[in-house]
Amino acid sequence: MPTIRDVAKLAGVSPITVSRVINNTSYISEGTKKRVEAAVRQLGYVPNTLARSLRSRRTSTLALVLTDITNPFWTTVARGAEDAASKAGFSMMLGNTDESEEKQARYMKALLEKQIDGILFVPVGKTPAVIRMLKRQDVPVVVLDRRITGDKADVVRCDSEGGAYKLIGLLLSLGHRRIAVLSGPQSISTAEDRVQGYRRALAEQGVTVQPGLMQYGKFTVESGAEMAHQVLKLSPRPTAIFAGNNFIAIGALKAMQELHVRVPEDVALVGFDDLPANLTIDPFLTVARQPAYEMGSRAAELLLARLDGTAPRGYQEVVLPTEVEIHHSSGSPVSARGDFTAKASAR
Amino acid sequence: MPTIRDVAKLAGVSPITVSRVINNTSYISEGTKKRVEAAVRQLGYVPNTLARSLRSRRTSTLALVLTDITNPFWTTVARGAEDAASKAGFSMMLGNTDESEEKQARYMKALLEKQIDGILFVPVGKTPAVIRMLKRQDVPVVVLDRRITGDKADVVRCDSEGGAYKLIGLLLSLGHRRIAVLSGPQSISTAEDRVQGYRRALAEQGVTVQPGLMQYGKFTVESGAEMAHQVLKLSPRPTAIFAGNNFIAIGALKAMQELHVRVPEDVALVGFDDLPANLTIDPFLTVARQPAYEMGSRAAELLLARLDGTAPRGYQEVVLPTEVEIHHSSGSPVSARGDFTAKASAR
DNA sequence: GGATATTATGGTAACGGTAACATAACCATT
DNA sequence: AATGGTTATGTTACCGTTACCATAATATCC
Repeated sequence: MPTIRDVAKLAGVSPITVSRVINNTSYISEGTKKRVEAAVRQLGYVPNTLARSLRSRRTSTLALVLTDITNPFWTTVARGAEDAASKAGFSMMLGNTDESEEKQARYMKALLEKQIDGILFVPVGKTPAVIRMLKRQDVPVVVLDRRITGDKADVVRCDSEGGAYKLIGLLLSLGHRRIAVLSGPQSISTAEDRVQGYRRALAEQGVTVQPGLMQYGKFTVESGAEMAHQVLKLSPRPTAIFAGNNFIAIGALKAMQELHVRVPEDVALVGFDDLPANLTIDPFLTVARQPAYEMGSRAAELLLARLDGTAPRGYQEVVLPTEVEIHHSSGSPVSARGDFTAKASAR
Repeated sequence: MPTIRDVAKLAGVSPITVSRVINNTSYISEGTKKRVEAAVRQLGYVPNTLARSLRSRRTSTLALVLTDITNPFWTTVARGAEDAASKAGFSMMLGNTDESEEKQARYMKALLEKQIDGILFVPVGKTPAVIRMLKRQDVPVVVLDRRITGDKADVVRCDSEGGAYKLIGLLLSLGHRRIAVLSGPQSISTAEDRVQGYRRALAEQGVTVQPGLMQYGKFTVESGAEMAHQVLKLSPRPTAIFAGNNFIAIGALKAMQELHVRVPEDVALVGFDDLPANLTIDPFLTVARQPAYEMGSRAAELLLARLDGTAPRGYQEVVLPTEVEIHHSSGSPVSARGDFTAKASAR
């Protein structure tokens, strides 16, 4: 492997001159520039980032630590962050925590050792000690998707409370009064916020919240199916279900299929986070859609701005709006479709 | 940021001794070990990988360069590779080429500069000049998913030809004779192999291949829809369609929905690569399923074996089997369902 | 009781870049 | 003619580790 010194020798200049040509810093005459470039080509010289970063104390690398890249929502967030980083000449390292504090700690340590310039992350738990640790190590952080308590930090997230409020508002306007909610873990702020939006919408219409209609589980298909089974056992049965994320919605749909409960004729269904358009044959689910790609890119941009000092002083909290997309699964007004239901159960 | 010297000073030993404690190499007495560990904790010392790698000439980092992490097939491959690498104490860098040679070249350069120890990659084009470049730079490579011509290299891929052969065999056994194929680009070996399997199955049954039934496009939803429109315009219309990958299948389904062509009553559909179970409400599509996770992990393991010299000499070619999974979309035998079709269109 | 391992620790240099500082020729002002 | 900015290049040292070589005390062997 040729080094910068080999190139310098061949071009008849000093190593620092080669460095200047490569990085396009400082003044270089046309002649030397050409000679150096020729030498670089001739030797197939590739600069060594390790040496460069060690000396300059910057790696031009960000990290993205999230819960599970297998969820298309996170895949999209990652793509947004990666594109923004890439545009600024930064590369990106990726890690999955699977909501485990231990995995999160392991990744953080590995990333610090790699001297990454900044971290985007989806914290496990509400008051992450990691935040304080990163601050001590002087690594800029942007928290993604979730509110945190305790320490302050830059946050980029979506309006979960508002999205849920709008979704439940839609169900209420269609005549539903017994609406079940299948939530994620109480320890995750997005899950909590969605429940909060649900409560606010019901309260405003004077509908009493029934504890039995509120299920807390995990953001997985299995958990979604299980929670759906729970609420569909109740009598009177809920007339609508609000699923706390895309996986829970899929689980609920599977459960309803098993129980021969038709959506939306028997029970209406609304969810959070659709699957991306290129994974869906036809958009069936009524959802509050979060701008995943934008969340990733905005977070990366904020982090980059912190790094070059152009970000406003004081911690920023960016809250992106959630949009309700109405499709078939939320159904028509309850009164209008009484007939259908009757006909169907008469069979 | 404390360095190894600060730790050494505090513990009253030489830097080398600290290094040995951290990396658990060579002999260390219990006493010094304890003192060093205490000093590490007290200072919050984090080793600097840049310096370590610069000196030791190993980064313990692999790279995975693939076409698009947004496709769940690749997400799963990535997860398999990442898990295997992680188990061996390696981390992983990720890049998307979007089938662009230019992006591929950019990533390769960036990765070489980062001194990664090895590359797993899905080459763009059939005779990638990149392979030769990497060999010159002495970076071990494992090619994923695709055959290459020209240079030799380790390859881990799935049996596309065999999977297609089995799928078409199924359609033939159900009585189909006019089977359209919606393929990916001819420049990608997997697309070519699937067409080859199609040809072999037809040839063995003495069915003539009709050029009009063979469409070449891209591995995208849009392209799949467009190709489906093309073949559904033909008269006589094909009775079955073979989609070259999951995105093409989704595109075809969208097109058929638009044209009110029912699957499988009017036209049967089979595909390659299903969507993962947790993204599907009910498995509808009959597919040849490739073991994506295993492909990723096997490739990473082979690369790691190359790195520590335990891999067998000579280039390896690992070909994983594809399994056909029969669901509703392939339908029942053509003769038997004539009735259904008649009844349905009588409505 | 001298030879050979085993255990435990350290000094020095080097990995391959660039930051910091220095030098000098050239041109334009004042 | 002295001053100051612009252009162009070089010297030296250092970033934070670990490879390599060396030293020495203690244990083990024949």
